[in-house]
Amino acid sequence: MKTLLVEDDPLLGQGIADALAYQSHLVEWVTTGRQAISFAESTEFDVIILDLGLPDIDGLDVLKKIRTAKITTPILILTARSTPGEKVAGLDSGADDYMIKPFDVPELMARLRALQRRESSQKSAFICHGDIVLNPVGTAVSKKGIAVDLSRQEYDLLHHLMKRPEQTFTREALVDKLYNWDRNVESNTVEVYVHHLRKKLGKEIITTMRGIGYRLGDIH
Amino acid sequence: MKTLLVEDDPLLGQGIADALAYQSHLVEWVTTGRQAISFAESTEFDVIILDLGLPDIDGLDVLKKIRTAKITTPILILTARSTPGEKVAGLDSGADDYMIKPFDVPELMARLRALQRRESSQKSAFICHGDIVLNPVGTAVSKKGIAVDLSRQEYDLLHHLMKRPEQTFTREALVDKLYNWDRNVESNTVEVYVHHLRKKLGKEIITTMRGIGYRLGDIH
DNA sequence: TTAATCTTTTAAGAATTCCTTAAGAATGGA
DNA sequence: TCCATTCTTAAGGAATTCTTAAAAGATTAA
Repeated sequence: MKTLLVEDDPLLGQGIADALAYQSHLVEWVTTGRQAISFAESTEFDVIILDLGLPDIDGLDVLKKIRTAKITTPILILTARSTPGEKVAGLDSGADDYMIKPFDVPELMARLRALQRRESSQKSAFICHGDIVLNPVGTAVSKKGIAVDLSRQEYDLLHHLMKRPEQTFTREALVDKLYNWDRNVESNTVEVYVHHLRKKLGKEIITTMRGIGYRLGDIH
Repeated sequence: MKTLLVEDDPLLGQGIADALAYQSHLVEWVTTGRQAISFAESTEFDVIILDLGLPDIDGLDVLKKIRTAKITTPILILTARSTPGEKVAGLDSGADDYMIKPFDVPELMARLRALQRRESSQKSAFICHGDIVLNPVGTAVSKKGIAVDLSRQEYDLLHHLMKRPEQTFTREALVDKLYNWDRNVESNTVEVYVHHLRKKLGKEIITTMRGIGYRLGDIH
Protein backbone atom coordinates (compact mmCIF):
# COMPACT_ATOMS: atom_id res chain seq x y z
CA MET A 1 0.00 0.00 0.00
CA LYS A 2 1.47 3.28 -1.14
CA THR A 3 0.83 6.21 1.16
CA LEU A 4 1.58 9.90 0.89
CA LEU A 5 1.99 11.48 4.31
CA VAL A 6 1.80 15.27 4.48
CA GLU A 7 2.89 16.45 7.94
CA ASP A 8 5.21 19.30 8.81
CA ASP A 9 5.87 18.38 12.44
CA PRO A 10 9.09 16.32 12.31
CA LEU A 11 8.48 14.29 15.43
CA LEU A 12 4.85 13.45 14.70
CA GLY A 13 5.60 12.86 11.05
CA GLN A 14 8.30 10.38 11.87
CA GLY A 15 6.01 8.64 14.32
CA ILE A 16 3.19 8.22 11.81
CA ALA A 17 5.59 7.21 9.08
CA ASP A 18 7.04 4.52 11.32
CA ALA A 19 3.62 3.26 12.31
CA LEU A 20 2.55 3.09 8.68
CA ALA A 21 5.74 1.33 7.66
CA TYR A 22 5.14 -1.14 10.44
CA GLN A 23 1.80 -1.94 8.77
CA SER A 24 3.63 -2.55 5.49
CA HIS A 25 2.80 0.81 3.96
CA LEU A 26 5.21 2.24 1.44
CA VAL A 27 5.42 5.76 2.83
CA GLU A 28 6.32 8.98 1.06
CA TRP A 29 6.61 11.69 3.69
CA VAL A 30 6.58 15.36 2.73
CA THR A 31 6.38 18.46 4.89
CA THR A 32 5.01 21.21 2.65
CA GLY A 33 1.89 21.81 0.60
CA ARG A 34 3.92 22.45 -2.50
CA GLN A 35 5.62 19.08 -2.23
CA ALA A 36 2.31 17.39 -1.47
CA ILE A 37 0.69 18.68 -4.65
CA SER A 38 3.68 17.81 -6.76
CA PHE A 39 3.89 14.25 -5.40
CA ALA A 40 0.17 13.67 -5.64
CA GLU A 41 0.19 14.76 -9.26
CA SER A 42 3.22 12.78 -10.32
CA THR A 43 2.69 9.46 -8.56
CA GLU A 44 -0.36 7.36 -7.93
CA PHE A 45 -0.89 6.70 -4.23
CA ASP A 46 -3.40 4.44 -2.58
CA VAL A 47 -4.15 6.99 0.10
CA ILE A 48 -3.08 10.46 1.22
CA ILE A 49 -2.87 11.56 4.87
CA LEU A 50 -3.05 15.32 5.01
CA ASP A 51 -2.26 17.73 7.83
CA LEU A 52 -3.99 21.08 7.44
CA GLY A 53 -1.51 23.35 9.21
CA LEU A 54 1.30 23.46 6.68
CA PRO A 55 4.04 26.10 6.49
CA ASP A 56 3.49 27.25 2.92
CA ILE A 57 -0.02 26.53 1.60
CA ASP A 58 -3.07 25.91 3.74
CA GLY A 59 -4.03 22.24 3.80
CA LEU A 60 -7.55 22.92 2.56
CA ASP A 61 -6.16 24.62 -0.51
CA VAL A 62 -3.81 21.70 -1.08
CA LEU A 63 -6.82 19.42 -0.92
CA LYS A 64 -8.85 21.49 -3.35
CA LYS A 65 -5.92 21.75 -5.72
CA ILE A 66 -5.49 17.98 -5.74
CA ARG A 67 -9.19 17.44 -6.39
CA THR A 68 -9.43 19.97 -9.17
CA ALA A 69 -6.49 18.17 -10.78
CA LYS A 70 -8.88 15.19 -11.01
CA ILE A 71 -6.84 13.08 -8.64
CA THR A 72 -9.28 10.76 -6.93
CA THR A 73 -6.98 9.14 -4.38
CA PRO A 74 -8.71 8.79 -1.01
CA ILE A 75 -7.63 11.56 1.34
CA LEU A 76 -7.78 11.47 5.11
CA ILE A 77 -7.34 14.76 6.91
CA LEU A 78 -5.39 14.54 10.15
CA THR A 79 -5.36 17.85 11.97
CA ALA A 80 -5.66 19.80 15.20
CA ARG A 81 -8.52 21.86 13.77
CA SER A 82 -11.40 20.35 15.63
CA THR A 83 -14.46 22.57 15.34
CA PRO A 84 -17.54 21.17 13.62
CA GLY A 85 -17.31 23.88 10.99
CA GLU A 86 -13.75 22.96 10.16
CA LYS A 87 -14.65 19.30 9.84
CA VAL A 88 -17.52 20.07 7.49
CA ALA A 89 -15.30 22.34 5.43
CA GLY A 90 -12.66 19.63 5.14
CA LEU A 91 -15.06 16.91 4.15
CA ASP A 92 -16.94 19.10 1.70
CA SER A 93 -13.69 20.17 0.08
CA GLY A 94 -13.17 16.60 -1.05
CA ALA A 95 -11.68 14.71 1.88
CA ASP A 96 -12.89 11.18 2.51
CA ASP A 97 -12.28 11.14 6.23
CA TYR A 98 -11.32 13.56 8.99
CA MET A 99 -9.44 12.77 12.19
CA ILE A 100 -8.48 15.07 15.00
CA LYS A 101 -5.14 15.26 16.79
CA PRO A 102 -4.29 13.84 19.18
CA PHE A 103 -5.39 10.59 17.62
CA ASP A 104 -5.28 6.87 18.22
CA VAL A 105 -2.93 5.06 15.87
CA PRO A 106 -4.97 1.84 15.60
CA GLU A 107 -8.05 3.92 14.71
CA LEU A 108 -6.10 5.69 11.99
CA MET A 109 -5.02 2.36 10.60
CA ALA A 110 -8.56 1.01 10.72
CA ARG A 111 -9.87 4.07 8.89
CA LEU A 112 -7.19 3.69 6.23
CA ARG A 113 -8.18 0.06 5.79
CA ALA A 114 -11.83 1.09 5.43
CA LEU A 115 -10.89 3.59 2.73
CA GLN A 116 -8.81 1.02 0.94
CA ARG A 117 -11.45 -1.65 1.10
CA ARG A 118 -13.97 0.60 -0.59
CA GLU A 119 -11.53 1.75 -3.21
CA SER A 120 -10.60 -1.76 -4.28
CA SER A 121 -14.21 -2.88 -4.57
CA GLN A 122 -14.95 -0.19 -7.11
CA LYS A 123 -13.55 -1.80 -10.24
CA SER A 124 -15.95 -2.50 -13.05
CA ALA A 125 -15.57 -5.41 -15.40
CA PHE A 126 -15.61 -5.07 -19.16
CA ILE A 127 -15.80 -8.03 -21.47
CA CYS A 128 -13.38 -7.73 -24.35
CA HIS A 129 -13.09 -9.68 -27.56
CA GLY A 130 -10.66 -8.38 -30.13
CA ASP A 131 -11.58 -4.77 -30.75
CA ILE A 132 -15.09 -5.26 -29.38
CA VAL A 133 -15.69 -4.12 -25.81
CA LEU A 134 -18.90 -4.82 -23.92
CA ASN A 135 -19.71 -2.85 -20.81
CA PRO A 136 -22.33 -4.73 -18.78
CA VAL A 137 -22.91 -1.87 -16.36
CA GLY A 138 -23.77 0.55 -19.10
CA THR A 139 -25.26 -2.07 -21.39
CA ALA A 140 -23.10 -0.57 -24.09
CA VAL A 141 -20.90 -2.01 -26.80
CA SER A 142 -18.09 -0.39 -28.71
CA LYS A 143 -15.85 -1.39 -31.59
CA LYS A 144 -12.40 0.16 -31.80
CA GLY A 145 -13.53 2.62 -29.15
CA ILE A 146 -16.52 3.79 -31.16
CA ALA A 147 -19.91 3.18 -29.57
CA VAL A 148 -22.20 0.86 -31.50
CA ASP A 149 -25.94 1.14 -31.10
CA LEU A 150 -27.58 -2.21 -30.41
CA SER A 151 -31.18 -3.06 -29.71
CA ARG A 152 -31.98 -4.91 -26.56
CA GLN A 153 -32.21 -8.36 -28.11
CA GLU A 154 -29.06 -7.80 -30.12
CA TYR A 155 -27.24 -6.77 -26.97
CA ASP A 156 -28.54 -9.71 -24.95
CA LEU A 157 -27.51 -12.18 -27.62
CA LEU A 158 -24.03 -10.71 -27.95
CA HIS A 159 -23.58 -10.53 -24.20
CA HIS A 160 -24.50 -14.16 -23.88
CA LEU A 161 -22.08 -15.25 -26.56
CA MET A 162 -19.28 -13.11 -25.13
CA LYS A 163 -19.70 -14.53 -21.66
CA ARG A 164 -18.60 -17.91 -23.01
CA PRO A 165 -16.43 -17.28 -26.05
CA GLU A 166 -15.49 -20.95 -26.49
CA GLN A 167 -18.93 -22.42 -26.25
CA THR A 168 -21.21 -23.20 -29.15
CA PHE A 169 -24.89 -22.60 -28.50
CA THR A 170 -27.75 -24.23 -30.29
CA ARG A 171 -30.45 -21.99 -31.63
CA GLU A 172 -32.82 -23.38 -29.04
CA ALA A 173 -30.43 -22.57 -26.20
CA LEU A 174 -30.13 -19.00 -27.41
CA VAL A 175 -33.86 -18.58 -27.81
CA ASP A 176 -34.14 -19.86 -24.28
CA LYS A 177 -31.80 -17.17 -22.99
CA LEU A 178 -33.42 -14.41 -24.96
CA TYR A 179 -36.95 -15.08 -23.91
CA ASN A 180 -38.80 -15.78 -20.74
CA TRP A 181 -39.61 -19.43 -20.63
CA ASP A 182 -43.34 -18.75 -20.95
CA ARG A 183 -42.98 -17.17 -24.37
CA ASN A 184 -42.77 -19.57 -27.27
CA VAL A 185 -41.10 -18.18 -30.30
CA GLU A 186 -41.33 -20.38 -33.33
CA SER A 187 -39.22 -18.76 -35.92
CA ASN A 188 -35.82 -17.60 -36.99
CA THR A 189 -35.32 -14.73 -34.56
CA VAL A 190 -31.85 -15.86 -33.62
CA GLU A 191 -30.74 -15.94 -37.23
CA VAL A 192 -32.10 -12.47 -37.75
CA TYR A 193 -30.22 -11.08 -34.76
CA VAL A 194 -27.03 -12.84 -35.76
CA HIS A 195 -27.39 -11.10 -39.06
CA HIS A 196 -27.93 -7.72 -37.41
CA LEU A 197 -24.88 -8.17 -35.20
CA ARG A 198 -22.71 -9.15 -38.14
CA LYS A 199 -23.92 -6.11 -40.02
CA LYS A 200 -23.09 -3.79 -37.12
CA LEU A 201 -19.91 -5.40 -35.78
CA GLY A 202 -18.41 -7.22 -38.73
CA LYS A 203 -18.98 -10.62 -40.27
CA GLU A 204 -16.38 -12.36 -38.08
CA ILE A 205 -18.03 -11.47 -34.79
CA ILE A 206 -20.09 -14.67 -34.83
CA THR A 207 -19.07 -18.02 -36.27
CA THR A 208 -21.68 -20.40 -37.63
CA MET A 209 -21.29 -24.01 -36.59
CA ARG A 210 -23.26 -25.54 -39.36
CA GLY A 211 -25.84 -28.01 -38.16
CA ILE A 212 -25.14 -27.13 -34.53
CA GLY A 213 -25.56 -23.46 -33.80
CA TYR A 214 -23.46 -20.35 -33.24
CA ARG A 215 -20.50 -19.23 -31.20
CA LEU A 216 -18.43 -16.10 -30.86
CA GLY A 217 -16.01 -15.60 -33.74
CA ASP A 218 -12.26 -16.03 -33.57
CA ILE A 219 -9.98 -13.05 -33.16
CA HIS A 220 -7.69 -12.28 -36.06
CA MET B 1 -30.79 10.07 -1.46
CA LYS B 2 -32.13 6.93 0.10
CA THR B 3 -31.03 6.28 3.66
CA LEU B 4 -31.60 3.43 6.07
CA LEU B 5 -31.51 4.64 9.66
CA VAL B 6 -31.10 1.98 12.35
CA GLU B 7 -31.67 3.52 15.78
CA ASP B 8 -33.72 2.13 18.63
CA ASP B 9 -34.00 5.31 20.71
CA PRO B 10 -37.33 6.86 19.63
CA LEU B 11 -36.44 10.45 20.42
CA LEU B 12 -32.99 10.39 18.86
CA GLY B 13 -34.23 8.35 15.91
CA GLN B 14 -36.95 10.85 15.17
CA GLY B 15 -34.46 13.68 15.48
CA ILE B 16 -32.01 12.16 13.02
CA ALA B 17 -34.78 11.13 10.66
CA ASP B 18 -36.10 14.68 10.64
CA ALA B 19 -32.66 16.14 10.07
CA LEU B 20 -32.08 13.74 7.18
CA ALA B 21 -35.47 14.46 5.67
CA TYR B 22 -34.70 18.15 5.94
CA GLN B 23 -31.63 17.49 3.79
CA SER B 24 -33.88 15.78 1.23
CA HIS B 25 -33.03 12.26 2.28
CA LEU B 26 -35.61 9.58 1.73
CA VAL B 27 -35.42 7.95 5.14
CA GLU B 28 -36.36 4.42 6.16
CA TRP B 29 -36.16 4.27 9.95
CA VAL B 30 -36.04 0.91 11.75
CA THR B 31 -35.41 0.13 15.39
CA THR B 32 -34.18 -3.47 15.46
CA GLY B 33 -31.29 -5.43 14.00
CA ARG B 34 -33.65 -7.91 12.43
CA GLN B 35 -35.49 -5.18 10.55
CA ALA B 36 -32.20 -3.59 9.55
CA ILE B 37 -30.95 -6.77 7.91
CA SER B 38 -34.21 -7.44 6.18
CA PHE B 39 -34.43 -3.90 4.77
CA ALA B 40 -30.79 -3.80 3.72
CA GLU B 41 -31.26 -7.04 1.85
CA SER B 42 -34.50 -6.13 0.13
CA THR B 43 -33.86 -2.57 -0.98
CA GLU B 44 -30.85 -0.76 -2.31
CA PHE B 45 -29.94 2.20 -0.12
CA ASP B 46 -27.39 4.88 -0.77
CA VAL B 47 -26.16 4.76 2.80
CA ILE B 48 -26.91 3.03 6.10
CA ILE B 49 -26.61 4.74 9.49
CA LEU B 50 -26.20 2.09 12.14
CA ASP B 51 -26.50 2.30 15.89
CA LEU B 52 -24.67 -0.51 17.68
CA GLY B 53 -26.80 -0.85 20.81
CA LEU B 54 -29.88 -2.52 19.42
CA PRO B 55 -32.48 -4.46 21.42
CA ASP B 56 -32.30 -7.79 19.58
CA ILE B 57 -29.03 -8.31 17.69
CA ASP B 58 -25.79 -6.51 18.43
CA GLY B 59 -25.04 -3.84 15.85
CA LEU B 60 -21.67 -5.34 14.98
CA ASP B 61 -23.34 -8.61 14.10
CA VAL B 62 -25.90 -6.78 12.00
CA LEU B 63 -23.01 -5.14 10.19
CA LYS B 64 -21.21 -8.42 9.58
CA LYS B 65 -24.38 -10.10 8.41
CA ILE B 66 -25.01 -7.33 5.91
CA ARG B 67 -21.47 -7.55 4.60
CA THR B 68 -21.46 -11.30 4.27
CA ALA B 69 -24.65 -10.93 2.27
CA LYS B 70 -22.46 -9.05 -0.24
CA ILE B 71 -24.25 -5.78 0.33
CA THR B 72 -21.72 -3.04 -0.29
CA THR B 73 -23.80 -0.03 0.67
CA PRO B 74 -21.68 2.47 2.61
CA ILE B 75 -22.31 2.11 6.33
CA LEU B 76 -21.71 4.77 8.97
CA ILE B 77 -21.74 3.60 12.55
CA LEU B 78 -23.28 6.09 14.98
CA THR B 79 -22.89 4.92 18.54
CA ALA B 80 -22.07 5.70 22.14
CA ARG B 81 -19.30 3.09 22.16
CA SER B 82 -16.29 5.33 22.06
CA THR B 83 -13.16 3.36 22.94
CA PRO B 84 -10.42 3.03 20.32
CA GLY B 85 -10.87 -0.72 20.34
CA GLU B 86 -14.57 -0.45 19.58
CA LYS B 87 -13.90 1.94 16.74
CA VAL B 88 -11.34 -0.39 15.20
CA ALA B 89 -13.71 -3.34 15.58
CA GLY B 90 -16.50 -1.41 13.87
CA LEU B 91 -14.39 -0.27 10.96
CA ASP B 92 -12.77 -3.66 10.50
CA SER B 93 -16.15 -5.35 10.50
CA GLY B 94 -17.00 -3.50 7.34
CA ALA B 95 -18.12 -0.01 8.34
CA ASP B 96 -16.97 2.92 6.25
CA ASP B 97 -17.12 5.55 8.95
CA TYR B 98 -17.59 5.73 12.69
CA MET B 99 -19.11 8.57 14.67
CA ILE B 100 -19.57 8.87 18.40
CA LYS B 101 -22.63 10.11 20.25
CA PRO B 102 -23.27 12.83 21.09
CA PHE B 103 -22.57 14.07 17.61
CA ASP B 104 -22.79 17.20 15.51
CA VAL B 105 -25.54 17.04 12.91
CA PRO B 106 -23.74 19.08 10.25
CA GLU B 107 -20.71 16.83 10.61
CA LEU B 108 -22.88 13.77 10.16
CA MET B 109 -24.31 15.29 7.00
CA ALA B 110 -20.86 16.14 5.69
CA ARG B 111 -19.63 12.61 6.36
CA LEU B 112 -22.65 11.18 4.55
CA ARG B 113 -21.85 13.41 1.60
CA ALA B 114 -18.24 12.21 1.67
CA LEU B 115 -19.38 8.60 1.63
CA GLN B 116 -21.69 9.33 -1.26
CA ARG B 117 -18.96 11.07 -3.19
CA ARG B 118 -16.71 8.07 -2.78
CA GLU B 119 -19.37 5.92 -4.42
CA SER B 120 -19.46 8.06 -7.50
CA SER B 121 -16.62 8.13 -9.94
CA GLN B 122 -15.97 11.81 -9.33
CA LYS B 123 -14.26 12.97 -6.19
CA SER B 124 -14.67 16.70 -6.06
CA ALA B 125 -17.39 18.34 -4.05
CA PHE B 126 -19.23 19.21 -7.26
CA ILE B 127 -20.29 16.75 -9.87
CA CYS B 128 -19.67 18.09 -13.35
CA HIS B 129 -20.93 16.84 -16.66
CA GLY B 130 -20.29 19.01 -19.65
CA ASP B 131 -21.66 22.45 -18.79
CA ILE B 132 -23.94 21.03 -16.08
CA VAL B 133 -22.71 21.33 -12.49
CA LEU B 134 -24.45 19.70 -9.56
CA ASN B 135 -23.66 20.79 -6.03
CA PRO B 136 -24.69 18.15 -3.48
CA VAL B 137 -23.96 20.44 -0.53
CA GLY B 138 -26.62 22.93 -1.56
CA THR B 139 -28.65 20.51 -3.69
CA ALA B 140 -28.37 22.95 -6.54
CA VAL B 141 -27.81 22.57 -10.26
CA SER B 142 -26.50 25.01 -12.79
CA LYS B 143 -25.98 25.05 -16.53
CA LYS B 144 -23.24 27.24 -17.98
CA GLY B 145 -23.02 28.89 -14.58
CA ILE B 146 -26.68 29.82 -14.53
CA ALA B 147 -28.74 28.30 -11.75
CA VAL B 148 -31.50 25.96 -12.87
CA ASP B 149 -34.52 25.45 -10.67
CA LEU B 150 -35.32 21.77 -10.16
CA SER B 151 -37.97 20.14 -8.04
CA ARG B 152 -36.86 17.60 -5.51
CA GLN B 153 -37.68 14.56 -7.61
CA GLU B 154 -36.04 16.08 -10.64
CA TYR B 155 -32.92 16.79 -8.61
CA ASP B 156 -32.80 13.33 -7.08
CA LEU B 157 -33.15 11.65 -10.43
CA LEU B 158 -30.45 13.80 -11.99
CA HIS B 159 -28.13 13.34 -9.03
CA HIS B 160 -28.51 9.62 -9.22
CA LEU B 161 -27.72 9.52 -12.90
CA MET B 162 -24.76 11.87 -12.49
CA LYS B 163 -23.23 9.78 -9.72
CA ARG B 164 -22.63 7.04 -12.27
CA PRO B 165 -22.44 8.61 -15.68
CA GLU B 166 -21.55 5.39 -17.45
CA GLN B 167 -24.22 3.21 -15.90
CA THR B 168 -27.61 2.45 -17.38
CA PHE B 169 -30.46 2.25 -14.89
CA THR B 170 -33.72 0.47 -15.45
CA ARG B 171 -36.86 2.39 -14.78
CA GLU B 172 -37.55 0.13 -11.81
CA ALA B 173 -34.15 0.88 -10.29
CA LEU B 174 -34.81 4.59 -10.59
CA VAL B 175 -38.29 4.32 -9.10
CA ASP B 176 -36.66 2.41 -6.27
CA LYS B 177 -34.33 5.32 -5.58
CA LEU B 178 -37.07 7.89 -5.77
CA TYR B 179 -39.59 6.25 -3.48
CA ASN B 180 -39.83 4.38 -0.22
CA TRP B 181 -40.78 0.75 -0.30
CA ASP B 182 -44.31 1.22 1.08
CA ARG B 183 -45.19 3.65 -1.67
CA ASN B 184 -46.26 1.84 -4.77
CA VAL B 185 -45.97 3.97 -7.80
CA GLU B 186 -47.48 2.28 -10.79
CA SER B 187 -46.97 4.69 -13.57
CA ASN B 188 -44.63 6.61 -15.73
CA THR B 189 -43.20 9.04 -13.19
CA VAL B 190 -39.65 8.44 -14.30
CA GLU B 191 -40.50 9.18 -17.89
CA VAL B 192 -42.19 12.38 -16.87
CA TYR B 193 -39.18 13.55 -14.85
CA VAL B 194 -36.83 12.64 -17.63
CA HIS B 195 -38.93 14.80 -19.83
CA HIS B 196 -38.81 17.69 -17.35
CA LEU B 197 -35.04 17.42 -17.01
CA ARG B 198 -34.60 17.40 -20.77
CA LYS B 199 -36.79 20.47 -21.04
CA LYS B 200 -34.77 22.34 -18.41
CA LEU B 201 -31.26 21.14 -19.21
CA GLY B 202 -31.32 20.18 -22.85
CA LYS B 203 -32.36 17.09 -24.73
CA GLU B 204 -28.92 15.48 -24.58
CA ILE B 205 -28.70 15.43 -20.79
CA ILE B 206 -30.25 11.96 -20.61
CA THR B 207 -29.87 9.15 -23.09
CA THR B 208 -32.65 6.62 -23.56
CA MET B 209 -31.49 3.03 -23.79
CA ARG B 210 -34.57 1.66 -25.43
CA GLY B 211 -35.86 -1.49 -23.82
CA ILE B 212 -33.35 -1.13 -20.99
CA GLY B 213 -33.62 2.21 -19.24
CA TYR B 214 -31.85 5.54 -19.01
CA ARG B 215 -28.36 6.85 -18.46
CA LEU B 216 -26.68 10.22 -18.41
CA GLY B 217 -26.11 11.59 -21.90
CA ASP B 218 -22.79 11.85 -23.63
CA ILE B 219 -20.87 15.10 -23.65
CA HIS B 220 -20.39 16.72 -27.02
C1' DT C 1 -24.58 -33.04 -60.50
C1' DT C 2 -28.66 -32.98 -58.06
C1' DA C 3 -31.47 -32.99 -54.24
C1' DA C 4 -31.94 -32.05 -49.59
C1' DT C 5 -30.90 -29.34 -45.80
C1' DC C 6 -29.34 -25.52 -43.49
C1' DT C 7 -28.26 -20.48 -43.35
C1' DT C 8 -28.57 -15.67 -44.80
C1' DT C 9 -31.00 -11.81 -46.16
C1' DT C 10 -34.88 -8.80 -46.85
C1' DA C 11 -39.04 -6.59 -45.89
C1' DA C 12 -43.34 -5.49 -43.77
C1' DG C 13 -46.89 -5.72 -40.34
C1' DA C 14 -47.31 -6.33 -35.32
C1' DA C 15 -46.02 -5.20 -30.95
C1' DT C 16 -43.74 -2.69 -27.68
C1' DT C 17 -41.68 1.17 -25.69
C1' DC C 18 -41.23 5.96 -25.22
C1' DC C 19 -42.57 10.94 -25.48
C1' DT C 20 -45.54 14.49 -24.62
C1' DT C 21 -49.33 16.82 -22.78
C1' DA C 22 -52.60 17.96 -19.50
C1' DA C 23 -55.45 17.77 -15.52
C1' DG C 24 -56.51 16.57 -10.84
C1' DA C 25 -54.31 15.45 -6.25
C1' DA C 26 -51.15 16.34 -2.85
C1' DT C 27 -47.96 19.14 -0.51
C1' DG C 28 -45.83 23.03 1.69
C1' DG C 29 -45.36 27.88 2.69
C1' DA C 30 -47.45 32.47 3.58
C1' DT D 1 -56.90 29.18 5.30
C1' DC D 2 -55.49 29.97 0.57
C1' DC D 3 -52.14 29.98 -3.06
C1' DA D 4 -48.38 28.17 -5.60
C1' DT D 5 -45.71 24.60 -6.58
C1' DT D 6 -44.87 19.91 -7.18
C1' DC D 7 -46.39 15.18 -7.85
C1' DT D 8 -48.96 11.53 -10.00
C1' DT D 9 -51.81 9.53 -13.26
C1' DA D 10 -53.64 8.72 -17.68
C1' DA D 11 -53.86 8.56 -22.59
C1' DG D 12 -52.92 9.41 -27.54
C1' DG D 13 -49.55 9.42 -30.79
C1' DA D 14 -44.70 8.81 -32.39
C1' DA D 15 -40.79 6.08 -32.86
C1' DT D 16 -38.27 2.00 -32.57
C1' DT D 17 -37.86 -2.77 -32.17
C1' DC D 18 -39.60 -7.51 -32.71
C1' DT D 19 -41.36 -11.29 -35.18
C1' DT D 20 -42.69 -13.62 -38.99
C1' DA D 21 -42.43 -15.32 -43.50
C1' DA D 22 -40.47 -16.16 -47.70
C1' DA D 23 -36.97 -16.09 -51.12
C1' DA D 24 -32.17 -16.52 -52.15
C1' DG D 25 -27.83 -18.45 -51.19
C1' DA D 26 -24.62 -21.92 -49.32
C1' DT D 27 -23.19 -26.48 -48.04
C1' DT D 28 -23.43 -31.39 -47.68
C1' DA D 29 -24.47 -36.10 -49.01
C1' DA D 30 -25.97 -39.24 -52.36
